Amino acid sequence: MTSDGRPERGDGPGRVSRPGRRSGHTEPYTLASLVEVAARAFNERGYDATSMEDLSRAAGITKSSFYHHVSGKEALLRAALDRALDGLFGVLAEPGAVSGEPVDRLRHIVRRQVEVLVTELPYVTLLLRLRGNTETERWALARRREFDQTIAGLVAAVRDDVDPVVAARLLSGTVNSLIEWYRPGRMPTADLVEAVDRQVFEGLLR
Amino acid sequence: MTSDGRPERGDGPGRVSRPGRRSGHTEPYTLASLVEVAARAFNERGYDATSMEDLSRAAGITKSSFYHHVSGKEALLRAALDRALDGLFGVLAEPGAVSGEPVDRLRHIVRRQVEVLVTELPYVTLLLRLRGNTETERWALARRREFDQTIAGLVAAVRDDVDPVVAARLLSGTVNSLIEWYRPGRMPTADLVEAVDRQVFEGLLR
DNA sequence: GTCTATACCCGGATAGAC
DNA sequence: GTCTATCCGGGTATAGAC
Repeated sequence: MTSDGRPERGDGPGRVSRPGRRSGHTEPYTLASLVEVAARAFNERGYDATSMEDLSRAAGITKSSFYHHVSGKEALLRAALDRALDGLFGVLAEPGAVSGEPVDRLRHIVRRQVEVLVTELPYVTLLLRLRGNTETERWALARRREFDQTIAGLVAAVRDDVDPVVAARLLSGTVNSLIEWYRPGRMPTADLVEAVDRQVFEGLLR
Repeated sequence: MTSDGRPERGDGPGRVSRPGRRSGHTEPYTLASLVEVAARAFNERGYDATSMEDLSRAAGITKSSFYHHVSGKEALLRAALDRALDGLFGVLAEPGAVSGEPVDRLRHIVRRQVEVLVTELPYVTLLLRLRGNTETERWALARRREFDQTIAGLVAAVRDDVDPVVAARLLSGTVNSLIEWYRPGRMPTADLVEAVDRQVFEGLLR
């Protein structure tokens, strides 16, 4: 996953000029890098509470310069949500998610979903906090519901003695809740995957 | 819980004059009723995206009149958060939560917490979505962390083979996630309590 | 207690020089 | 590509008449 190679900087304020490679042309700001800055800021203070001034300062340029690279605030949101949804739907398309026993497919998705939440944390966090105020947000929420319905279908195939819709929502709630506290580097992703797997499938009692 | 008797209206826009009771004095808007209106609106569109104009219109009066009853937007938020926290901490003070085997205490808290989430849904929802932008928000988040730590302590007493902090967070995530989809009246609270209990303690696999 | 009118500020976005 | 300056709408909050 993480198909396209992206900068992977922390978040430094200064501009980013390419190493050496030819002279005369600097390539300071890619859209992707600005989206990354924006996504982090949106998550920290909330989308509405984050001003374009905040974003431009975080990127190290003025508001006007920032607008030279980005068409507007909502475009940044859309790009971030796109990335999150691509990651999630990518999981559903994986071999382990499309064939096999329902239990195994569900397990595969849950484990891989955790990994995507970790690698795409800022983008998925944004997705999971949407309220649906604008057309862009509603579009993203609709796609997210699609994803959730796939999960619900699998849960229904695994257990028929509980309300599959409710069970699926609690399952998603458990997995998705990690965006509220997990921060990269605090614990190995593998350990996190294991913890979620056990909690979801075995519960708290042995 | 739900100690104080509150109006319990749906949300009607018109003013609320008291039944008969004396003549000459109407008591249109209590703080509590306005907080309820505000909490619902905050949850629908987000705190920052909700204007005082929105709130006053939802209450059926103009913005200026609204200010006659409320000191400001943040005061509304604070009142709502207060109510949510009172509900949650009330659970921790119940007999079933303070004595007995750790497992039983934990189970009691989880089940009662679900009930509080349902009865105080708009207020708790607000609490669980805070970003910590203002002093009020940071105060509420601090109290919420207190609550979570109590849970973590109990989880640690129940299982020592998993990271109790992680397990407690996943547990809270599962329980709290219901604010994202549960709406009063859709299913009996008792069924919801049962579903959460089973998912949390037994997991998806029988 | 409710209204109209308004002060004041801040946010998104644009103009146009360099 | 970056800047300073500015427009303009909308937000919180207040003044003051009724």
